[in-house]
Amino acid sequence: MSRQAPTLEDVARVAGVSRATVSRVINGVRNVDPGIQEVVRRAVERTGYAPNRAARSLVTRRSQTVALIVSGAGDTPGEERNAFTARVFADPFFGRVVSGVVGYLRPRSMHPLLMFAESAETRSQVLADLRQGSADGALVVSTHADDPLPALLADAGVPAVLFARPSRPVGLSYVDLAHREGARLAAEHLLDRGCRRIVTVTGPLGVAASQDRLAGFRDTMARRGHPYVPVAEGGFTLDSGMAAMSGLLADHPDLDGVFAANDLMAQGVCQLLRERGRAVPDDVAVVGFDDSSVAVTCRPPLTTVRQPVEEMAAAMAALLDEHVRGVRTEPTSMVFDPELVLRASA
Amino acid sequence: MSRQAPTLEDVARVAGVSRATVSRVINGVRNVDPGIQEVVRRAVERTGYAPNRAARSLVTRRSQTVALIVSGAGDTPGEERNAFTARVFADPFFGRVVSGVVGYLRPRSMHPLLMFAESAETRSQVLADLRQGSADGALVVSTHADDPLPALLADAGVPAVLFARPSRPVGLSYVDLAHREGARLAAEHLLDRGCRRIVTVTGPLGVAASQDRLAGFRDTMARRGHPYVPVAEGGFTLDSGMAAMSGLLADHPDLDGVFAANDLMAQGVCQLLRERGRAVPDDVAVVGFDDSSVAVTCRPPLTTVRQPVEEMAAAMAALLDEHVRGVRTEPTSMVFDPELVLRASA
DNA sequence: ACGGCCGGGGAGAGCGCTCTATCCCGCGGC
DNA sequence: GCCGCGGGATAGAGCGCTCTCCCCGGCCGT
Repeated sequence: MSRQAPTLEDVARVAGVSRATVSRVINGVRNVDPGIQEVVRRAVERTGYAPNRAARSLVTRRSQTVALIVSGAGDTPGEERNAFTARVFADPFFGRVVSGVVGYLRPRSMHPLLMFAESAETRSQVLADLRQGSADGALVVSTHADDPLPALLADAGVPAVLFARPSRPVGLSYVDLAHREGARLAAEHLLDRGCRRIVTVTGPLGVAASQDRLAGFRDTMARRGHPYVPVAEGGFTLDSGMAAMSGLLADHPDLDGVFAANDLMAQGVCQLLRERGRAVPDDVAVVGFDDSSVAVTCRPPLTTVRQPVEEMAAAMAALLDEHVRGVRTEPTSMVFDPELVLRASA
Repeated sequence: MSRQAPTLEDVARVAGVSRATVSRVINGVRNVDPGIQEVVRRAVERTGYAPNRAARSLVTRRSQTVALIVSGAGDTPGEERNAFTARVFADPFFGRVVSGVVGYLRPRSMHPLLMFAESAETRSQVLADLRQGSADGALVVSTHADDPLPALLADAGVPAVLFARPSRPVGLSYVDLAHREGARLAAEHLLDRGCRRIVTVTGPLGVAASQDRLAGFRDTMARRGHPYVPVAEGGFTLDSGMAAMSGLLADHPDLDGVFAANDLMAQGVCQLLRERGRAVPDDVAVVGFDDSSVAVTCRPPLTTVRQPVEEMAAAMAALLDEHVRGVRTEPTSMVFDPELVLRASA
């Protein structure tokens, strides 16, 4: 950075070999005489050589970078970037995604390029950047079901992998959770512990995951003799959880069990119940979903359905890598199993 | 991505001009005949041309990318990446940094490359990546005072800007907050509202910001006739806030005001006080620091010292940009003013 | 009327790397 | 003793872009 950085040519001169040989040693390709290898390695050391990424990218057509895109529907009119990013990061979920992705990328000396696509304008920006080769592919986390980005990426031929199954089929791989199964675990736990007047706070029903959790919950409840479950829709935020709970409590003052579709809302549910003088779990049992950090910090700590987000994110990165390398050409899917984590709230 | 992407040459052929002219039109450099500009623009449209980033980087020696590095001290033995990233993202603070940085970068069609440097090994990895030109410069957010990364970056000649003044001087620009001033606002508010037995929960004292907040708080208290303020050290987490408060309450059962060095700890303080049967703010007034999202979701909502993190982060990016472009060569500093935000807790 | 100047366009030399084609040299087979 | 062979190294052609130099032609001043 300071003075002129050494190039392959410089190293070759110092080592007394050709540029090509140095390149081969560095990339560990083909047979090179061990003696020469050593000489080259020493020359690299002495010159402080670091390969130029741009030059390498130019010829290999790989940037060793993947875009990590957080994508909204673009139908939240007037929501600004600040509000959007604030909302995204307020949920501990996204941090776990980053953690998992980085876990896969780093050993391969790759890095995630952070992008936000919450409006039509930023969406085409992102698309343009990708077509320029800023990244070899994209990992997409949508916050809305009808996110147009996946289809756009597929059309543009950009390798991409999604977190969660898209609402409309699109030729891209995705990882997902067996949401119905998770909801079943929650329902059975509440029933098994003796709850009889059980309600649920769902996520935004525009999101497929919310629908699946609701469906799974209803199925299990019905199978166990509870044909009608009171439902209130939330927005995956703490406030929305409180609001939903407030409504449910008004209509069903005798409720004794709640399934909230994520931990943040479960926390809201707990707060509201306490404000209304109900003890958790003694008066009302509460089960959350995700097993995020708030599940631990919440009072009481939440019994919740664990979603292995880090593993899922790592799998997403691995899948993308396969697509980029051309090892895998057809889209596929990986569905992970949830797990019930018992704590104090139910 | 699918078939061969069009190059400048292709566009030039379609437009019937030379490669150089197309380049000039695209980069808006020098005067080009308006008629020809139009022809070129149409050719770009028709061919669906997108400039190749690697090729451009190779010659301009700019990647249009900046590294956003979250850096630990490396002296948290055995802490794994997952734990580290989880801790980082658990604090809403980091999300605000990202938001501010993206706010500056995006209009310039740049993106942040996310990196973590929590150990010696990952630190040298990051350094190597930077020397390869993966990014034009680095934005560093340290979680520890004695983070060695800034010095390493300075030595390597990598343009970098820090969030917060480093503990030892190093030739890098930084943005920071007038922490003492913020603490003064908190102290005065508690005193003005009539609190007389005031205590404080500090951040980890290895962090300069924590020290400054404590010093500022003590100064103001002393100036107003309170020579000794009970202090407990926390770790900027909710749990540590609860633990610290528990200790303070045992030693000073008659306390009536608390200044917590960040909102997460203030939330912990509120939770503990409630568990111990103290009403906030009637029995005990609580003031936080940051004005992060938890300040709003906390019950009661927190009166807190606002830190304009987004603005600071944007300024950090702007400063780095100046350094990279060579507009600014000498390191500088920008110190922002805090502001008291009144809510229910005090 | 002529030379200089200037706006607008083109030719071509790289940027630092990878990779194919090629070459060199020692060795075994006939 | 000659040919073929193959491991091990080199030469050199790009990858797609930017940018410096140069050229051309019209307009001004004298």
